[in-house]
Amino acid sequence: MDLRKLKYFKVVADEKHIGRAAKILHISQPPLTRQIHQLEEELEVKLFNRTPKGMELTDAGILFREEVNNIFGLIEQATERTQKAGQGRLGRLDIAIFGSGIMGDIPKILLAFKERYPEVNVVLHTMGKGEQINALRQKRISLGFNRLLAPLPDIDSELVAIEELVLAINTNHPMASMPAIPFAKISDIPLILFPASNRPNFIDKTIRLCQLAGFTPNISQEVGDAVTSIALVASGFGACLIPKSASVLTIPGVVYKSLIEAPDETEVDLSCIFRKEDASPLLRAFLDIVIEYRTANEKLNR
Amino acid sequence: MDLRKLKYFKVVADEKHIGRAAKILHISQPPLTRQIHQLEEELEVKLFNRTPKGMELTDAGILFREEVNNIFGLIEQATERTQKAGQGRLGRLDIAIFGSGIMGDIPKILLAFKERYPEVNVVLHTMGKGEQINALRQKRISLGFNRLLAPLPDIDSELVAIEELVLAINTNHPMASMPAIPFAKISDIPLILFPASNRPNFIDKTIRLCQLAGFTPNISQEVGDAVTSIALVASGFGACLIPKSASVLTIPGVVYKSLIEAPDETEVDLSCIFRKEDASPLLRAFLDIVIEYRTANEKLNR
DNA sequence: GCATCTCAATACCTTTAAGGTATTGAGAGG
DNA sequence: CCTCTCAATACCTTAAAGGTATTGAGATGC
Repeated sequence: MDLRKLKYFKVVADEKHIGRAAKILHISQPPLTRQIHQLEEELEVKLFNRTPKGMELTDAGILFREEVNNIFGLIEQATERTQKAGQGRLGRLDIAIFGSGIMGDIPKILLAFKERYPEVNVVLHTMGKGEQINALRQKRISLGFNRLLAPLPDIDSELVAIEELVLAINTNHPMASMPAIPFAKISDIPLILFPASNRPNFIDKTIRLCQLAGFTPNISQEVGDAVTSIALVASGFGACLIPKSASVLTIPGVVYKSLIEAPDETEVDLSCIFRKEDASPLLRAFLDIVIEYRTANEKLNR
Repeated sequence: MDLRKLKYFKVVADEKHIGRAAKILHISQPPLTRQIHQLEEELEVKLFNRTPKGMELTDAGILFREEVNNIFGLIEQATERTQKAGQGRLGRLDIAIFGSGIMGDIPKILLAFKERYPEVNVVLHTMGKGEQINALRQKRISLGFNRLLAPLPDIDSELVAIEELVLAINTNHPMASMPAIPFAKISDIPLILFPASNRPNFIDKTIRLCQLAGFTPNISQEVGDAVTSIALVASGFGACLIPKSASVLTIPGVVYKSLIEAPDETEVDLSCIFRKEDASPLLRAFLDIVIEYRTANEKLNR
């Protein structure tokens, strides 16, 4: 079977005339005659009745014409869908996020991506840092959002945003009435830190910042995630440092305060990681959105 | 586009190796390399990643492979149907069934149809709900059997049967000795539900029934199909609800129990779907058989 | 770190089959 | 019976698929 023959058959069926069909197809009449004969031989079916006025479809030919139209429709659809997939406009993208990352920048990026590539099915998985790297290597995900990354030979990363840190503090604490809190004052307050795993982590970062400011933090509790941490602040365990985006979480008993007179780098990065050699257009399209988002944000902040 | 290229693509995709594929196709390696390149050029899409170990499909390539299989399926169907038509006995009906549907009513209907139209070649395909609708629209099938359908503008449906639900339970479970089980008792047992996709599905239905009965089900596991589900019951994961027809599956370790004191609608429909505008006499003949079957059954139950 | 091995890719020639020109054959109509 | 209008046949040309030999690139082993 050969698509050329099917195309020729279609035109002859429409024109009911080999000569005219040949003209439409920009070939001469004899080869077209031959192709039609070959098609009939191959199918072992007479598709046309030859009359002195031209060609007329048989019953089988009428059926075959419909089927041929279906075939061409499917081929067209296949090429279009494949081209879309090749440009990253169709398919499935598995992305890992971490617990508190679901607030702030990540949903904005996901929305921007979904708007531009509505036919891409984005599947979200919640994973810690180590798990993300495993999942990337096993190709279970194509991209992971994370913070405080250490470089790896097979994993690339792209910065998404840099967020300043704010202090979550109990409303009954004396400092809760201050408009902003000098960083050094933190030395007086018991701190709740998170997460307890996946080094280098936000705990290491906090400890380093305190040392830069000239004191050792008073660590009250280590917990697994930002939400637990804030819940403990509400019940009076102490205060905690969190990225500003997480401060959309409002709980009775907790207020968020900006920090002043803070060391440089009193901020935390949000990045995304992906396999260095992953050339999937879907991933690259996503990274383009991430970069756009970051540059738009940088301009805004200047 | 050229079917030769598609055929070659399929073999290379299967073998992940141009040399081996060339051998299978009884041609030498260089022309095959060229054909694959031409295909990629024509589609303007990279279909393979070249690795030192061979060829690996890209995401777009994976999609294209499926589409190509659909195309060949349609071509096969077209030639067969045309040949039959040429011999004056038009007759191939492509029908989709779902995993567990192969038990119960469907084979009875198929038998009834084959008895009345012995010359018609019925070809069965196993597909999920979404896939069936795709295949109907692409005219790769003429009819699909399914459950729990949502209405669609271009697809009509016809009810086949309504089946009561029974509980599959491990023989070691205390309730296994009861003659029948009150529905509310299900709240105590971990449930295995299926299928995990194709909403609205049987899982949604089960959850709704439990809510009607005044409790939230204790979901132990979601699986893809009824057979897996029953296998898990056998190994002690919990119990599951299945349509009565599937209870012909007997496995050591599983017994089936009727439910008493159950909410209304503790039953599930079996329907068939088809293109609204499909006037093919073959399809209409099949639907006639379906309707006859249903009315005969209804009388029987009265 | 060099040799080797295993792939796909390239270069160049051969063969197959599609396409073209000229002509014939067959049925219908005047 | 001539002619007109088609498709069919005969025979040549050309485009493109297939083949052989070789190269190039990335891994693997000593």
